Amino acid sequence: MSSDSVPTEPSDFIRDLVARHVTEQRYPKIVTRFPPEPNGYLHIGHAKSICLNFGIARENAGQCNLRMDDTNPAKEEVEYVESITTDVQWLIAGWADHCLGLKPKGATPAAQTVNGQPDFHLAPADQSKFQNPNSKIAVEPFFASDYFDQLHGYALTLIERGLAYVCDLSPKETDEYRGAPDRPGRDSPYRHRPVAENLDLFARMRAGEFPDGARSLRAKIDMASPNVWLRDPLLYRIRHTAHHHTGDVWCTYPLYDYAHCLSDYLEGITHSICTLEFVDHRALYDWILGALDLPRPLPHQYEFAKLNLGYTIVSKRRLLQLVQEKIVTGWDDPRMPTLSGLRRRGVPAAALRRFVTGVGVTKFDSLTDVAVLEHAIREELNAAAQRRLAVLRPLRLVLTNLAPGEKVECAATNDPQSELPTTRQIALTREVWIESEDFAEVPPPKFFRLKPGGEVRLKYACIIKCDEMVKDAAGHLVELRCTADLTTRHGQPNADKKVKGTIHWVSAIEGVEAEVRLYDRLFTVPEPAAEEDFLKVVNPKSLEVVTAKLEPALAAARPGELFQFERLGYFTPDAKESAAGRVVFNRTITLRDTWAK
RNA sequence: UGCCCGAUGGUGUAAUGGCAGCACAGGUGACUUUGACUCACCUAGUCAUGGUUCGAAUCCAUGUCGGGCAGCCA
Repeated sequence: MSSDSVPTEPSDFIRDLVARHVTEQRYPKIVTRFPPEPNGYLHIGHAKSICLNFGIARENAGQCNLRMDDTNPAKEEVEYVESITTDVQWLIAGWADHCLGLKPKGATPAAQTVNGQPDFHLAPADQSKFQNPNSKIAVEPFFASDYFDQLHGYALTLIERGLAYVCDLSPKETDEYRGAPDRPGRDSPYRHRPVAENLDLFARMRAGEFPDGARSLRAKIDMASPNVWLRDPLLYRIRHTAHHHTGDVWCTYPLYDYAHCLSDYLEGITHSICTLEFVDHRALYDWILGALDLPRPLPHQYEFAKLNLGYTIVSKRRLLQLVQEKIVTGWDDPRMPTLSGLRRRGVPAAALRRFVTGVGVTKFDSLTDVAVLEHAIREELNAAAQRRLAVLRPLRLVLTNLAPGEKVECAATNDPQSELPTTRQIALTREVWIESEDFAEVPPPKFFRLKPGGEVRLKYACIIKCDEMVKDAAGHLVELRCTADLTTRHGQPNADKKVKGTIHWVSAIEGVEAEVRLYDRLFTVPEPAAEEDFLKVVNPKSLEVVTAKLEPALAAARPGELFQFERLGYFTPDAKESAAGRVVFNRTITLRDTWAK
C-alpha cells in the first residue's frame, strides 16, 4: 500500500459521539484540545492523543487548541514548552495544520456579556492569518496560566456562594480527614468558616502572608462521597515559586481539576478528551462548571485508554530517569519513544499517524505489539525512501578478470515503488566490498548467497563466481577472489540468467566510509513498565556503531532524507551529529527478514 | 471488604438484536536483479452461568478475571 492510499477515516466510540453531536447541531463548531503539561518531552503515547484530538477537529471542520497545562510551576520549564510545540507541529504537518489552535502572543480571555451575564472567552483565533508566511503576527500556544486571573475570579464566586472555603489543615491532616476509598472522610474543622473570613484569608493567601502548605482553598462538596475526588478537593495551594510563564505574579496556584475544566470553558472547548485515569474526576469537572452558572455551553469530558506499547516505556517520569541516568544521550536519543527521538531516528510523522489509526480508540487497557508500529514505519518508508547500496560489515572481494583501473558503469534504480522509476550510475570495479554475512564457507541449508565455488548476482551488475578464499596466518577470511560474468549485465545477452541469490556491494575504489548507528529495542522484555526495576531490563545492545562502506552518492545525504540501504533496512542522516563531509547515519528499522526466522 | 471502568483469535480492533470481519503476528506457496515489496491460500476468537428473544458478541441478572481511584502531581 502506498502512502497516498491510507485507509478510510477512522471510527471509534468518541468519533461516533462527536458525529451525533454534529448531527444534532449541538455546537456551532467542534473544538478539542491537546493539553500537555510542559514537564517533559512528548512521546508516542501522546501521538495517540494528538491524532485523536486533531483528527476529530479535521474530520469535523473544527479546531484543536494546543494548550500548556501549566499549573505546577515546580515541574515546568520553557524548554518543554518549545519541544512540545515543535513536536506537535511536526506530527500534524500536512495533515491537520489548518486545525491547529494557536493565539496571538500574550492574548488572554476577553470580558464579554452573554445573555446579560458577565463572561470571559478566549475566542478561536483566525488560523488563516497565522498560516500566511508573510504574517507578522507572533503566535503561541494556549496556556492554562494565562487564565489565572479568571480562575481567581471564579474562586471568589465559589467562596461567595458558600461552595469553597479556606482550610488550615496541613497536607498530612488533609489526607487523614479524607478517609479511604472504603471509608468515608470527616469534615474539616474549617469547613464552616463564614464567607467573609474565607474571602479575607484567600486574599491573604494570594498576598503571600502564609508559607507553602499552610492553607488551601477547597471545594465544599461531600466528605462522605464514595468518589474520593468529591471529598472537598483542593482548588488552590500556596507555592512561593516563580512560574515559567507568569513569573512571580502568583504564589497561589490552582490544581488540575479546578483549572482544567475552566480552561476548557474559557477556550470554548466542546469535547475534552482525556485518558481513563480521569474517569473518577469527571464528576468534579462537571461539579465545578455547574457550580458557576456559566452562560455559554459547557464542555464535557470523555475518556479513552492510553497507549501501551510492547518493549517500550511510555511514562514521562521513567523517560526522564533514562535521560538523567545517562542510559540514553537525551530526550531525543533515537532509541527513545519520544516524538523527537522517533523523528531523529527517521520515523516519518505519517507513519506514526498510520500506526495510531491502526491501533484504534477504546476503553480497554491493552498492550499493543511493537510489530504494529514497525509495520506502519515500513509501509511508509517503503514508498518514501530512495534506494542506495551500502555495506555495514565489509568483506573484500576481488574480481580477478577486471583490470585494476577498470570501471563498469551500472544503472541502479532509485525508487522501484514509483510509477516512473529513476536511475543513477554506479561503477563496478575490480575490488568491491560485500556484506560479510553474504558469504558462508560452510553454508547452512537453503543458503542462497555466496559460497565457495558458488554463483551470486551483484545487484544491478552481473553474476560472479567465487573461485578462491584468501585467509590470513590466523586462518581468518580476509578476501574472496571471484570471476565476473559481464555478459549477465542488464542489456547483455545473458542478462536473464537466473541465480538464487542477489547481494549488495560497494566499489572499494569509489565507495566512501561513514559512521552508521544500528539501533535495537531499548528493553529486553515486552512489558518493561511492569518490572520491579525497569532499568534492569535495558537492552545492553540497543546501539551498535559500525563504520560502513557507502556508494559515493550517499556522501551528499542531508538530514531529512530517507534511504533504504538495499537488503539492510531504512536509514537517515542524523540531524544532530552529521556535518558537511561527515554524515552519520541512523538505522530507522531493518527490512522484514523472513530468512532470519 | 467502597466507587468507577473494562473483557471478541497470539496481539490490536469491527460488528450498535440478524452471515463473527479487518489489521498485525505466525504458516504455506507464487513472483522477484532487495530472502524486501506485491499476490494467493492457511491457522486462530465472542470470560462463565443463567435469563429475555424466532434470533444474543450485542439486552438483563449473577459470578469470574483485569484495570483505575485515597498528591497541596497532571
